[in-house]
Amino acid sequence: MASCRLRPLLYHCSFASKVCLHVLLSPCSSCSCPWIIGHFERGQVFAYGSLRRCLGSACLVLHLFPRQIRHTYSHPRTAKPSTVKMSWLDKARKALAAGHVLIMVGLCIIEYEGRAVSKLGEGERIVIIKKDRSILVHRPIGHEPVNWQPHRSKIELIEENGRRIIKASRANELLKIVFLNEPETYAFQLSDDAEFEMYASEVEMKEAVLLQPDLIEEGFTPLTDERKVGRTGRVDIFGVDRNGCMTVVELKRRTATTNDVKQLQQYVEELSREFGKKPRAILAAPSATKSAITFLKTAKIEFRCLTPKTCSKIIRRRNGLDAHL
Amino acid sequence: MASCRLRPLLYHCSFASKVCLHVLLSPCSSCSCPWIIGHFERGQVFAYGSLRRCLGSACLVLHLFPRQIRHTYSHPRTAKPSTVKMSWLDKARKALAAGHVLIMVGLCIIEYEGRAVSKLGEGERIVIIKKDRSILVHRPIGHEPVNWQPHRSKIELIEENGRRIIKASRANELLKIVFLNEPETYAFQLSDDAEFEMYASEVEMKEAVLLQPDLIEEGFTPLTDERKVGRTGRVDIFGVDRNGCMTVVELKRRTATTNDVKQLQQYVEELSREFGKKPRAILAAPSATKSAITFLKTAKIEFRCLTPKTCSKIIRRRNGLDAHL
DNA sequence: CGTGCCAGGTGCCAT
DNA sequence: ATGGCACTTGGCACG
Repeated sequence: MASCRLRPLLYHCSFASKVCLHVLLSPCSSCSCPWIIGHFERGQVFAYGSLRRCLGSACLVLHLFPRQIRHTYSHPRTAKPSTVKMSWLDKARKALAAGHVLIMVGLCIIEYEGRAVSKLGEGERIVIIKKDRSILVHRPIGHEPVNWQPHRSKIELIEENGRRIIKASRANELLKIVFLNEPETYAFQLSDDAEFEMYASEVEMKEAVLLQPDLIEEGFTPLTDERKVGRTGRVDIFGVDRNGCMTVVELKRRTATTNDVKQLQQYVEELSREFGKKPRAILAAPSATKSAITFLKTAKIEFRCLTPKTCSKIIRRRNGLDAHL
Repeated sequence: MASCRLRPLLYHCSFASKVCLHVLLSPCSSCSCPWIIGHFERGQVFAYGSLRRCLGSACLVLHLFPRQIRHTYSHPRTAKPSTVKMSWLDKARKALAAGHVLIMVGLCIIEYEGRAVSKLGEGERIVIIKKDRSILVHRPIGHEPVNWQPHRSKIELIEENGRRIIKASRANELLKIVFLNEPETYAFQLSDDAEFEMYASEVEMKEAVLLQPDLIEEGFTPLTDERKVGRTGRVDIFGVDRNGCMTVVELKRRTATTNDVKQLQQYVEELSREFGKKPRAILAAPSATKSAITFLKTAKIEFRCLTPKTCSKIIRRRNGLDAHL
């Protein structure tokens, strides 16, 4: 732990530079701005957040912690300096400012007003505020949040007549959570840089067809993917069949519906106008609803059974082959 | 706290009967089945879960807690009997069986295989298992879960070579979370019976138009709502205009797109075939995209600006009036 | 149960 | 910013 005078060099802080050491900066006692997160690099301290506001007083106490050891958690409130009893407001603000993820559990009422309006009376819920200032309200049942606000919303924490209030707002959208008692509050410094890999998506289906066009039909040759049709809309794959006939392919990773068929039919009509000749149209999907099948017949659109998993396997087999060669 | 011998009357447990008092049942020490939840009624104990497995040994220790006082939280691990040090597995299983909401935070890897396949390497995440056995995995950023499983999935908790594993499965869908260390684990008994009220939805828009049809046009008279068109599809409101001309109205609570126009156009064509006469078509929405507007013109479909909020206000004003009369 | 369609849809990527 | 579209879409309502 060290104590130092922070000089205006703090103005040189760069939001783009990589954080190599997390630093919690507590303002001098006469200043009310929250703790902020910064980093330490080549002997200089770079800080983010609202530090400029307290540069007037200039004297800050600086506590240096090495970046928290992975896999161990400690609540900021139990972290130093915990000798001072902090209010919920201070704890929560500090945690947010430090980029921690906040979890609060307690009795609350919730109001939302934005594109729609919603109200939710007294009940016990879980509220999560993430580092990116997205916020979630979860009831004890149901896998979807009952209310939420996406990232970069403005988070305000208020304490008023014993009620802890969270306001999360962005353009024309306001979410207000009023805790009737002090909620159980936890903060976590979470580090998660792993890449999320998703297979068997529609993108992979397209990749597989481009790699191995006979998934659609013997002799099919893709020319472009994502060809625009008309002013709006686009087909997934545009190509020619073994006879050189223009062929459009629409891919669906799920059961095809009448709507999918109608949309493809629209594209066929627009392309007919554009080329003066009707293209072949193939809908490739794992299955189709009954009514979709009847529509396929009347619209003279062909169907090819193709599952996302098959496509995914082909991609991965190919990748394995590439790696092996 | 009481200790008792449970006789085979436990076989009479009914899954339908209402829980009036939560009872935590710990098995005799020789039995490995998890704690289970039951209820106490007219002097008899009814139990759910896997109790039958341990009826052979028959001797159980019964701890009675009154249902937790609202607004106060205590982690089950700190609740009696905490004199016995419990493993993560026991704590988590007990909490789940008792219908608590479990929150776990820790370093984990995640695999999902079902309709799609996903993998997520090492990282620190928040895992929530709710009473309805829905499960969520949240990364420190992004307001949507990275992985999930809806309610009524089968939750398995496993401890294996120091790794805590959660498997959440339902038909053809498996989510596997492997904690590389013991995660921070919290359990909450949450009570939330409030009704979620949502205003300014498309349903309210329709109600408002039915109540006050001149929102669409002076002299418009709705005949039915949700009329079927063709074998599939339906228009929101079907009626006649001041001249008795058949008129269909499509409502959108958000900016109308070309697709919306095309769909309405489809309905017009099908209704034309059905009636041998072209109906008027009106798209009512708060706004429309540029290309939607050009499509509206070519398709000779009319546009009426109507916002969900306006409709909501009308409904609420009307309701207020009704209450007043 | 299948089918259709709304959702405060959300998110991604294109122009 | 606007627009088009996929999504482990989820969810409800209706035949």
